[in-house]
Amino acid sequence: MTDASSAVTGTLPDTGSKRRQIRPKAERRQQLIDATIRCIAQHGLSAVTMQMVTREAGLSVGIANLHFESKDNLLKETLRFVAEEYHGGQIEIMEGEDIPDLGERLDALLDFQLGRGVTQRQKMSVWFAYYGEAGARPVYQKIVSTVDRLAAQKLEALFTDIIREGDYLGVDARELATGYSALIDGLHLGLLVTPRELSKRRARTVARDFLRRAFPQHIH
Amino acid sequence: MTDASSAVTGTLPDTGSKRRQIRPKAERRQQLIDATIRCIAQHGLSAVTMQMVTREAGLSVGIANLHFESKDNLLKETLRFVAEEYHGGQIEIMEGEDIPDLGERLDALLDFQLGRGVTQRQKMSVWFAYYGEAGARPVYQKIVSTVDRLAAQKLEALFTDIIREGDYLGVDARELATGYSALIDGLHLGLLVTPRELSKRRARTVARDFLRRAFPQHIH
DNA sequence: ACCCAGAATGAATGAATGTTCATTCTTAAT
DNA sequence: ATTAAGAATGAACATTCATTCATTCTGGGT
Repeated sequence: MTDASSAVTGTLPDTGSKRRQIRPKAERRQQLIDATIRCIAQHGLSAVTMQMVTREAGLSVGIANLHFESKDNLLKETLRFVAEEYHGGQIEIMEGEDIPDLGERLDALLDFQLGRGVTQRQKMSVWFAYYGEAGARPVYQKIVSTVDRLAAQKLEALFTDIIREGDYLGVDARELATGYSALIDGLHLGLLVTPRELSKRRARTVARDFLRRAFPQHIH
Repeated sequence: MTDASSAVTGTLPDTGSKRRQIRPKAERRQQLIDATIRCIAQHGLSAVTMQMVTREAGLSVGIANLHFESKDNLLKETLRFVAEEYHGGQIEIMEGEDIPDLGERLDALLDFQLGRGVTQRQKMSVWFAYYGEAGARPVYQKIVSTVDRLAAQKLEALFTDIIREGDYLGVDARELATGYSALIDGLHLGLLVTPRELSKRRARTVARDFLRRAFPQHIH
C-alpha cells in the first residue's frame, strides 16, 4: 500500500493508471523479472509468454525486447536473479560473524532454507522449473553451477569448523555438505510436488535430525 | 541388428523403410511414449513438439492424435509410465522376499536408485522436467503423488522392520523414510544439474553414509 | 482371390507467439 | 517555452505448432 505519492500529487495511483511512465532501465528490468517469476510460479515455465509477462508487469509487449534482447534472455536473467538471491542469502548467513555460535548459525541457515512464507514457494517453483530444463540447456547448467559451487564451499567450511569445535570423529565435511544440500533440495521438491504429504514443519524436523545425527553437541 | 526378416523376405530392413506397417494399438502407444522420453531428455519438455516426437518414432504426425487424443494427453501418459516404472522397480525390491537379509535389501534399493547407465539419466531428465511443471499443473501432481505415496509406505515398512531387528532407539521410521527419499531426490538433481561436481560414485557414498548413521549394524 | 475394418499418412488449417519498428509520449536540460 | 534524447507503445508480420481429415494402404477373414 505505497500510495504516498498519489496522495501527495493527487494523481491516480500508479496501479491501473493508463498514463505512460518513464523509468530508468534498471527499474524496468527488475519489474519485468519480478513479473516473470510470478508467471512461472503460476503457469509453469513452458506456458509463459511475453504477452503474459508484460501484462503482469503492466507494460506493453515491446518493452521486453527493449530491455532484454529476447525472451530467451529474459528467462536466463530471471534464473540468474533467483539463483543469486537464494544462494546469496545462504552465503551471508554462513559467513555471518554476527552469529558467533556455530550451532545457532546452522539453525539460522535451516530457517532461511525451509522457512518463509508464500514468496518462498514462488521462488521454489521457478527454481525447479529451470532444473527441469537444465538437462537440455547448458546455459542454465552453467548459471546454477557457478553460484552452487560457491555456496557448497561455504557450507563445507562451516561444517569443517563445527567438526573441529566438536571433535567429531569419522565425519567428512565435504561429504556431509553434499548430503545436507541434497537433502534440502529434496525436501523443497517434496514441499512443491506433494505438499499434502510433507508439511513445512515436518521438513524442518527431518533436516534438523540429519544435522543432529551428525553434530549432536551442536543441535539440540 | 535384427535383419533376420529382411534376409528371409528380401525386403528392405524395417529401419528406414518407407513401407507402411500396421501394428496393434498398445505397441504404437509404447513406441510413442519411448520417443517422447528421448525427446524430453534431449531437448527439454518445453521444446518438445509433436513433429519431433513422431519423427523420432519413425511415424507420421497424425498417428499421435490417433492413439492419444492430444499432445497434453501424450505428455501425461508419458509421465505416468516413467513414474510407475521408477516406483514400481523400487517397490518390487522393497517387497522382495528373494532377498531375506534386510541390510542387503537396502543395498539393492540403493543400487537401483543410483545405479544403472545412460538410460537412467534419460529417465531422470523426464522426471525432473515434470517436477518443474508440477507446481502449476495439478494433473502432474496427482500422478506423482499417487505412486509416491505407495513407495513411501513400503519404505517406511522396510525401515520399521530394520529398526525392530536392530533394536535401534530413538529412530522414527516414518521420518527417516522421508529424509532418505528427499536425499535420493536431491542427489538425482545434483547428478542432473551439476554432474561435474557430483559423480555417481560420490552420490552413492553419501546415500550409504546416511543409512549407515541410522542403521550401523545393517550397513557396513 | 477378394474384401473391408481400421491403421497410417501428411498436406492443409487456424490459432498462438516472438519479434520488429514507425510512431507517440515524457522528461530533463537549456 | 522549446527541444532533443530516448523510453514506451502496440499493430503488423512471419513463423511455428497442434490438430484435423480426406485419402491411401494393410492384413486377416471369408
